[in-house]
Amino acid sequence: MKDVHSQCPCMERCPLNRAMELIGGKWKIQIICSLNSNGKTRYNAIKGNLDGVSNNILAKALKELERDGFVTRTEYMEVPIRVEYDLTIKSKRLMPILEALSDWGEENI
Amino acid sequence: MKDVHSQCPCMERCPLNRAMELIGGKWKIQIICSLNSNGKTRYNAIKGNLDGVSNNILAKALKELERDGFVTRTEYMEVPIRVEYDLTIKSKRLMPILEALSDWGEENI
DNA sequence: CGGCATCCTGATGGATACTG
DNA sequence: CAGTATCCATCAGGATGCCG
Repeated sequence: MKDVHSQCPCMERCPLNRAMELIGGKWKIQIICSLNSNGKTRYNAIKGNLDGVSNNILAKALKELERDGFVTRTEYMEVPIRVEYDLTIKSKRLMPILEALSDWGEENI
Repeated sequence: MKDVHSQCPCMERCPLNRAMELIGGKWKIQIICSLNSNGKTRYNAIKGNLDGVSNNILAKALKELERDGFVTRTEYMEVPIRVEYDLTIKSKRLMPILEALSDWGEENI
């Protein structure tokens, strides 16, 4: 029997669209890639790795990524305060897919 | 030798970010999924499959997808005119990755 | 039928300054 | 150090109507 989709399977809240929304922000992929390359990283270090991002935007993106379960935020009660971000398992499971997408991009763009 | 990326590998024009830009538009994934499910499809049929899209936006998205090599546009000189869109090989090679991302989304969102 | 022209609006992104 | 607060710019996305 043939595919019965006359409607796009991506209507409603399909997981693909949802995923795209979650990682689709301007800096989110960069943040995830940076954490993946460098491991646990402090706020200002992330900022240094992302050329041109402002505090406003970076903080907002990190907060969303944390809310959506992509990164963890750990606060160390030192003076001055130290905050480190890291990828969650969930993000790590995403990496091979992002790498596949990257490879696709290299060959097709 | 360990990874030397202190800078995020996604700076500059990395293929991953570029890919995300190309397929990141609000309707583009839906369009691609629809064409993948249904094959060669007419303009108005695509519009019917995408709930709530306006002509303006759909035409713009299709034009961009065509420009970026994701879809082909074939005009049949009939009256009234018939136009059909279809996926390119490039898009078809993208599908397994999108499906992987979709699977990831299903398990992780 | 398959669009394009026009105008509009909200969300996203950003610069700058300031604070616990 | 790691953010907020504020204000501003841009633009993707959308409603509507018209055209070849």
